[in-house]
Formats: sequence, structure tokens, C-alpha cells
Amino acid sequence: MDKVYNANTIEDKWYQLWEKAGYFTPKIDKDKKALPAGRQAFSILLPLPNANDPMHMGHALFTIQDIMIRYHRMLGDPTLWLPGADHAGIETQFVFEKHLAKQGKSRFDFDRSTLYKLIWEFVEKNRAINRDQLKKLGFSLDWTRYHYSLEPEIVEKVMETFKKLHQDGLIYRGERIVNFCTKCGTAFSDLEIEYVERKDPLYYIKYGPFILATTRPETKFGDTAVAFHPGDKRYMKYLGQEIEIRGVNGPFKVKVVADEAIDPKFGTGIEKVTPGHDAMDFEIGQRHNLPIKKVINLNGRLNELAGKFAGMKVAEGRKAVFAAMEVLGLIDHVDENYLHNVATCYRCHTTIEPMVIPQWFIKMKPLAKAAIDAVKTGRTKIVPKKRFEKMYFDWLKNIRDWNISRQIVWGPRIPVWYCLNCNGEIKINFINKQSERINDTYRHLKDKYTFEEINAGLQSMMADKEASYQLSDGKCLKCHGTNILQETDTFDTWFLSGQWPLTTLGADFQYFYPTSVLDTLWDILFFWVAKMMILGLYVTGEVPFKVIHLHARVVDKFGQKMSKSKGNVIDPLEITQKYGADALRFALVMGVAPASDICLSEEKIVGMRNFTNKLWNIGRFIRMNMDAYKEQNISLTDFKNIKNTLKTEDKKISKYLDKLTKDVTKSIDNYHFGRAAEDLYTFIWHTLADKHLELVKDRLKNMDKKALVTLIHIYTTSLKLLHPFMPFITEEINQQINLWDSTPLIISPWPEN
RNA sequence: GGACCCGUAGCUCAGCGGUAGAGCGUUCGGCUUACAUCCGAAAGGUCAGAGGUUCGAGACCUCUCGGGUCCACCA
Repeated sequence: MDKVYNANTIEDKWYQLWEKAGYFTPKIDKDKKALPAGRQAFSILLPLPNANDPMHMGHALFTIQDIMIRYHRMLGDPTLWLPGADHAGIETQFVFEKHLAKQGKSRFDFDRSTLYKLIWEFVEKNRAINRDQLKKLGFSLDWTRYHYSLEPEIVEKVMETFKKLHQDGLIYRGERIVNFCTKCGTAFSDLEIEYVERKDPLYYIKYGPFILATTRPETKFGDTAVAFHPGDKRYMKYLGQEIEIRGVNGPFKVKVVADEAIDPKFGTGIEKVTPGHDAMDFEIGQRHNLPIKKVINLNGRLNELAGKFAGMKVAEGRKAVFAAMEVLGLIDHVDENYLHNVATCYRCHTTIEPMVIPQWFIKMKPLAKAAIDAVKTGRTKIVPKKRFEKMYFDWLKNIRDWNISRQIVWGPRIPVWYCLNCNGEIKINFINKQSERINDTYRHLKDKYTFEEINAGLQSMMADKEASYQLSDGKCLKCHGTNILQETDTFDTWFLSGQWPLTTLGADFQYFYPTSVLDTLWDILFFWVAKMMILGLYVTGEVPFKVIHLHARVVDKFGQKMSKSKGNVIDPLEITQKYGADALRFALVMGVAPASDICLSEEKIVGMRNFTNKLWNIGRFIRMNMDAYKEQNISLTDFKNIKNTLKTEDKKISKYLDKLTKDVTKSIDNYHFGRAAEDLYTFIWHTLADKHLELVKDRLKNMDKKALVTLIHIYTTSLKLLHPFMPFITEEINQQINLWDSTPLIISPWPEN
């Protein structure tokens, strides 16, 4: 054995060997006859990384899955770890737009299909890189089953689910208030917005007979009511009246309503209701049948309802309206230090504009029940239970309908068509010629239209007739006309990835579904895990996985989140090159309690690299002693034959090993990987190397065969136990020491316990 | 406004009701059939605080104080 362990060359060598030999591909025995008693197939779907994502520590944490996978493979279970990549709709388009911006361009410079093609090419470049990076870390993924969320077969299945949902009446196209980012030009689900605390002026304005507090005077043009709490006696006498309000564009009328949602202690206890531009107001509006007036366009500017303020952006509109009101004496006073939470786009941090736009929704309430029950009855277990089960239940219980339509290019378009014959002429309002967003679906209809125009057109169409969208391509189902137009919205990425367990298993679906474990960071419990549960149960009636194992994020040694701006990011590839993948893998796992933050520092990784060095040197020491026998042509017997005639210290270490085997097995079974790693570390370094090895040095010198055979047995067994954690170095050493068995560790049987 | 998690050695963290642990750091001493990426030893803790349950609590319960996270339509 070489004096120094060279991680880089050895790691690459072994990965290629394993992959070439096909060890990552499960041996499927359809009848499960070849399975050891009580065993079953074991499968994990890799949480699909974004295809355009360079590797970060989050990906390195896939180590946890590799540990489970390698462990089960050694147990003899047909084991599948399925890799893939996500097109990641808005994420990717956002990254690509930043890339465009560097070249002084924007998405508006391209028509839809060109833009799509450009993003496609952009992603393809990174997708291959991503795969190689995962290999560097030793992940034993079955690359023959790699999937990408935009593969035709996958998209097709996703569409089928949409169709099924539609047929079951669980899909609707609704004019509902949604979170709209005027910069990204798309709506977002409730999960995709971030609340930021901000200090803004709170204007106390004179409003007919009332004084009321608002942060948004510019939406005044969309007011259709004022509301107060039903228990509030101060305003009771106005209930039901139509009141004339003096405004900056002349007088207008609003209704007075009472609604539970109003907090009588806030401001003056009365609120102006703007159903078109505020989520709470929208709901008040629904309850009281208030008309919706839209005053802000999708480009974030006030429209013609704002009169002379039309064309202004929201922020300047606010100032201008305030100034005009002050002139008219409509301002009572202003609280300049009002602190509140403002919704922002999680991607670009632009303030979210609540808007009423037709969007596609899935009715979640009826679907959520099955997902709740599945966990309640234990068909799916959440680990750690204590911490995350409640979170899961709470979210599902209060679930709201899921907006699955995004106004972006990057992703499969929603498979519905509008018939222009049946629905009549589409009305086009020219709103903003400047920011023309060309849409290819409309190009065959003579002209180019803007994004706003299309939505305006669709909206008026929806208003004119009953929703008459269809799921058929080619011809109108009613009039058989071919003048049809596909929905321009694309699916929310999570609608596709939420079906990952349904779309990727192919011919082996029956064999591997439900999958065994889903391991992921808890931050996508709602985005992804819950969606898979819901859609998996809906389509198949069976849960998509038996266990949801949630781990925490990687933070730096001070417990701080890693971020570029803080400069505390540890790059897994750099580290791997420096210290080896095994060291990084072990550092990520060792001593970490379930679901607690993983503090990672270069010092810790160095410590684990030192452990690989220790491991290597024990090997060298043993090999050196073995070679002495080889020269004398004496074979070393099997440990089993001398087991009953051992000396005290050999018996002792042998006992310790049995305990270690039991403990490690139990810990892995219970998802206590940190514990297992710690036990292995302590045993190998302190028990085996520091104590036992020193103890038997004299005996080895005197060619005590039992001492050596015992040592070899203890060591090679430890290598097996350690293999799921540190696959490379254990495999290499095993090959150099274990001369009696040429089976690579990756498929060696797990030590009996 | 709801809920959750965490306060253990200088730092980062394990700890499974039964004599307080690891890594790094610190101090002292060591090139010994592998390893100085090492070996041997040592210092360092009222386990945040206060009550309670128990023969026994760092672990279980209640409250207080500190730190963090998630959810929620605060005009």
C-alpha cells in the first residue's frame, strides 16, 4: 500500500468501476423469490436538483441517501436510487434572464419559441455538469434511469393527471386574487412570496364621513366599499348605505359593509375595501358581492381608472395621489413610522402586487384529506416525527387552492385550448405598446399582441361565456373549428416535480412504488413533499413513500446560513478535491443529530480527512504483517475456525465489534446516521487503533497468527460497516487487504448482527 | 397573532432516566513494526434560571429569561 492515500485518483477509479459493473442498477427479481426472508425492494428518488444549479452543500447532503442506499444494497435488497433533474420553471428563467441582462438583453427581445429554445440550450449545458458533480461525491445513483422533468414521457403523464383532475372537477380557471410580480411578469403561489418588514407611512385620510387609515392611497380608484367590524357600534348607523366620497378625481360612491375580518382596534376601525388589489379585501368582496375594479396593470402602472394618474408606477402614483389629496384637504394626518409586513417576490424581491387575473387552480381541500390520513394512520411515517408531523398537518388542514399557472415561458404549457369560433372575437385592449411581449400563439392570428392584451382578451372571453376551455388538441370539440388557441400559461414547476414518483419509475413502477424513503431538506415539505403525497394518493390511491426523512440545512461553524454575500460558503467540489469525498461525506454526517442544523467547517473536514489517514495506516500496518506470512508461504486461516480459542484481548475486541455492528445497524435503521458515524469513528480510531493494535504489536512481532487473523477480521468488518459512509477508501483498502474475497464492498453482505 | 426548535467544556455540537462526552482549541511530554494528517497525559462544566415528578433528572413536567425558525390575507 502506498504511504499516502491519494483520494482523488482512487475515488475516480472506483466510481468508474462500480458504474461500469452495473452495481448501481438494481437486480430486479419480479417474484421477489431471490430476496432474503423478510427483505423487500428498497428505493429512493433523489430530490431532483435544478438542472441549471451548480453543486452546493445541499447536494452534498445526498450523502444521507447514499448511506441508506449502500446499506440496503449490502443487505441484499434490490436497491434503486433514481437520479434526475428539474427544469425548475421560474428559477431557471430567472437565472437565464440575469444571464441575458449581462448581455444587455431581456426576455422581451425574443418571441416565445426563441426564448424557450435559448433557455433549453442554456440548461442543457449545465445538466451534464451537474451529473458529473454528483458522481464526484460517490453517490451510487442508477444513471441508466436518469430522468429530466421535460422528457416527453414525463410531460405526457403530467398532462394525464391534469386531465384526470379536470374530469373529476378539481381544476378550475378562476378570477381570483393572486400574488403577481410585475418584474417577473408572473403570478406565484402563496408559498413563493416572502414577507419583509418595512416602515411605511400610514395615511389617515378623510373618506366621506369617516377617517380611515391606509398605506395605499393609490388604490383608492379601485375602492368599492368601506368595512368595519360587525361589533363596532361607532359605524353601525352607516351599515348598508351607499356613501359618496370626495376623491382626487371627483366624487365616487362606495357601499358600507360589516365584516369579521376587520380589526376594530386598527387605525380608526374602518377600512376602505379594494377587492381588486388586496387579498383580504378580495375576500371581503366575495362575502358581500362587491364589484372588482382593477386599477393597476400587469406592468405595475395605474390604468385609466386613475384618471390623470394613469401611467404612473405604483410608488410614484402613491406620492402623487397623496399630494393631490393634501391639496384638497383630504389628509387628516400621517403616521410616518408604521411598521408592517410587505409581500415580496421570493426571486427578485420586488413588492408583490395582489391582482385579480384569471389563473388555473387545483381544489386542494378534497385532496388534502387523504394526505393527512396517510400520515395519521402511519402508511407514511415522518421522521423526525415530533418536529415535522404537526407542521405537515397544520399546513394541510389550512390548505388553500393551489395556483398552478405561471405566466412564464420555461415549462410545459397548460393543455387547454380556447376556440375562437365558439367564444367569438377576442377583445384587445392596447395597454402598453412599449413593453411588448410577443406571444407566438397569437401570431398566426394576423398580428402581434402583448402579454397584457392576451390576458385582457382571455378575461373578456371568460366574462362573456361560461368557461369553455377544452383539453383537446387540434379541433374544437363543439364546432370542430381549427381556429383554436392554447393557453399561454405554463405549469408551476411543482406540478411536475410533485408527480416525480408517478412519472419516473417506468416499467418498474409496480415494483418500486411506493418508494421506501424520501429524504430532503424540510424547507420543501410544503412545496414538494406534500404535493407528491397529494398527487400520488390521488392518482394511485397509494402513498408515494413509506418514510419521509427530513434533514436540516448546512450552516457554517458559527451556525450562520451559508451565503455568497457572507463569504462563508464551502464549495463541496473544492473540498472534495482537497480532502477527498469521503472526508466531506463523513464531516456532513458525523455527530449530527436528526434534523438539527449541520455545522460544517473546514476544520471539521480536515479532522475527517485525518480519520481517513488513520484508517489507511491501520491498513498499511496490517498489510505489512500479512506480507511477513506471505514470504513464508503460510496461509492465514479463516477467523471462524479460531473464534473459540481466542486470547482475552482478542475476545474483548471481538465483542466490541459485535456491539458496534449491532449499534451501527440499529442507528442506520432508525435514521441516526450521526450516531452511527460517531460510533464507527470512536471504535476504529480509539478502540481498534489506539488500544487493541498497540496491545497486540508484540504478538504480531512473534508471528502470533491468531492475533493477526483476529485483527484482519475486526478491520475488514469495520470497513464494511463504514463503507456506506466512506465508500471510496473502504473499497480501496478492502481490495488490498481482503485477499480471500474478491467481492467489492459495494455488494458485500452486511455484517451479521 | 398562532406554532415549533435550541440554551451542555473557550468554540461547534453529541448525549438512549443510572459515575458529565467528542472534535477543534489550550498546556505538558513523546519520531515507539502503520500514521506528526500522529501518540501519551492534563487542565477546563452549579448541563441558562426556578420549581416539580422520581430511589435517582442534562434528559420527563410547569414557569421565567435568552437565541433561532416556520406559518398567518395586519389594512
